[in-house]
Amino acid sequence: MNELEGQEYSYRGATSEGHMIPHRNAHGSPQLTNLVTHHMPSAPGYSRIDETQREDDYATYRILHPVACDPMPQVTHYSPATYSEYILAQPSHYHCPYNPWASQGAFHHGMPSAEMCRGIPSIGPDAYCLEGYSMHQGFRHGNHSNAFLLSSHGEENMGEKSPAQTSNIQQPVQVVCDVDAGGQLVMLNQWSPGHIPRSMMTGVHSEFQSSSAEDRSIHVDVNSLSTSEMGNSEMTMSSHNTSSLSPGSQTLVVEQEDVVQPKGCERLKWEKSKRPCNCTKSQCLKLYCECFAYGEFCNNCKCVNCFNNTEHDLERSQAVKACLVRNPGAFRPKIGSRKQGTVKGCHTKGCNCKRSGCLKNYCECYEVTSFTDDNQMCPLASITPDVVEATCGCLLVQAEEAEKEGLTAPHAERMILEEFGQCLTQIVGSIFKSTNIGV
DNA sequence: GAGTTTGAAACT
DNA sequence: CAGTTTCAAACTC
Repeated sequence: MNELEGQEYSYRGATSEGHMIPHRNAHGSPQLTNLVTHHMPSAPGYSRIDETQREDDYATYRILHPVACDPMPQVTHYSPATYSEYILAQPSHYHCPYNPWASQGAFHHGMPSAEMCRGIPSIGPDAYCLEGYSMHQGFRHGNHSNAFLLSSHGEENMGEKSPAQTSNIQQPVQVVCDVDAGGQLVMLNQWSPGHIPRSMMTGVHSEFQSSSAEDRSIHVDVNSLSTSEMGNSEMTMSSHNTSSLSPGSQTLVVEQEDVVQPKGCERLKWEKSKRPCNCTKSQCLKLYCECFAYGEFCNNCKCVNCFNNTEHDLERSQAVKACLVRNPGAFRPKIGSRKQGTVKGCHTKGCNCKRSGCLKNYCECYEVTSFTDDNQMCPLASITPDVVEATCGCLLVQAEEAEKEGLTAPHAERMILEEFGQCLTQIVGSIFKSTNIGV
């Protein structure tokens, strides 16, 4: 039994900052877990003792099953980190594959999680960022925020640690997840910019307001999926870091809802039609600025007196905050794709067109319609509810077979994951076929 | 390219 | 919350 088992922590949370405060441990020195989940019942090993947020903003967590080396790494296993690791952790860049608000695509380790949270417009203000060393509440003192941030810290920053910990903690890994807002995940420092899975890219500005499920993500350990099963370059990148990631941390998370919904069309539209802004008075720090609204830095724009760049991080951060104060959903996509299996965007807000009759590009609804028509079919539209249902059925069959055969849990999981890999291969193949991608 | 129109964002 | 102003993109000439 790990000495951390049963350890209780409190979360001292202000609006933008917070820390995990261990009540005590066997050696009198605080130790911190690197995973705390909030409203995440599917994360074994940790439980929040007091599910309701208390008035003093403390929440207590208990580590139930600290990590042991698992021959079958799972996403739900995370290794503990010592307090000294926290103290010794030096600022380092965490690459964020597609977070538009990360400066030059990177977070600083020392960056408050709330800042990271704020920096991820699509996650929005409803998100909580939780991390083992410091857990920061998001923007709202609500009870429904289900985003969390997982982290394990780099070996290079480690101080004292047990051999078991050494074997588990190898490389910084952070994940920001907004389960509440649709299961969006941001994985930090998982891959180099050239190794970003397309499946994640497409969900950057996806619609997530319709989400209400607490945890609809399918967690897939890419270690368990062979390259051949992945079958395409988007996936093979996962093996890129196989040797450097801790067990359980190298995880490809496939969001069930993402699979269902053809998300990202608005984002694709933006990227496709990306053009320099011409802002002159807003300093590109208002939502008038498309770059800003999409969480992009101005790049090669024709704007004047632009503050939407890395040199003005502070101003930009304040502007983002101001926007979120005015409208917590300010950075959420205006166009979503709620209708499963369809391509047409769903205007989550609704336009207020009067004179244009929604027939000019002034109207965002019209813009999206034009975009989708021009681009024929969003690849993810191939993933219909039927496909998802069929996939889930296959996985259930595998689970049942494993149960019948009396296989161990790791073995059963492997079977299911292998099946999932095969399903993904078929789905991707189908998408390629239907969209002529790569043909 | 300048001027006008338009609707979203911001402000009061 | 409604009305007004500001803003930048879309549009017209």
